[in-house]
Amino acid sequence: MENELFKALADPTRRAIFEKLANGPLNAGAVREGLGISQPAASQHLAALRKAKLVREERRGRFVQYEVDPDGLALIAGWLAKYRAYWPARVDALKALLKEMDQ
Amino acid sequence: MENELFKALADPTRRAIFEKLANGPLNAGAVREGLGISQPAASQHLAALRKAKLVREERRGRFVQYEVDPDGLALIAGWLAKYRAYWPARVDALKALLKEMDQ
DNA sequence: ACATCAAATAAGTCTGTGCTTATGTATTGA
DNA sequence: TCAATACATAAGCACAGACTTATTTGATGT
Repeated sequence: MENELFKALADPTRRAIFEKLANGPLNAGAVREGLGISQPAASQHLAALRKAKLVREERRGRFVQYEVDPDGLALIAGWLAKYRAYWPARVDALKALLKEMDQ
Repeated sequence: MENELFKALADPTRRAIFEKLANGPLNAGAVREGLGISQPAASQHLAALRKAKLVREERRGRFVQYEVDPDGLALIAGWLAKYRAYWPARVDALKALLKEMDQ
């Protein structure tokens, strides 16, 4: 489960798909655009992301809309939290990042 | 770089090694214990974790001590922060934590 | 210098996985 | 009902990567 999550993120194409979906929901076909892969390849990547709870699907007639599933992100946040003892060294960098994101 | 990070975490044995090191520094030999893998396998995993900035090494005579490198964790935190729109409650918790650390 | 020990690297094998083309499954509208 | 569209699944191929044994590198102590 945690394994599916990290395995899903290990592939750069899947991370690219995830980032696209983070900007808003897309149909499976739209996800594929600009990635230079076949339709089945995109479908397989989406299946892997679904298994990892990083995205979820929603039928819209003939189309299938995909969107970010917060569950996967929460799992990563949970994993990361286990090691927060090691964060202090990087607190400043993190703060800068969060501040930057506020704008 | 971000790729090395997620690829490193995609392997369960490497995550196990990382968790062991999160409890405190260990020599390469000690890392291997209980994992049921050969010495070279452990060495290769440690090399992958090093490349991902998840661990760092320190020569101690004939031994090499490994410990968690906060850089890798910070990279994950940074990646995760990009998607904070999908987990508002948790980012607030992180911000609170950072604020708390200021004192 | 040499034997010993810790760890890294080399080389080869075998499994996993990301891709492709071909085909199947839903859903829509004529 | 039938053709067209959107996506998923099947099957096979080629490469990546996790393991092994064998060897090399580096450090210590006699």
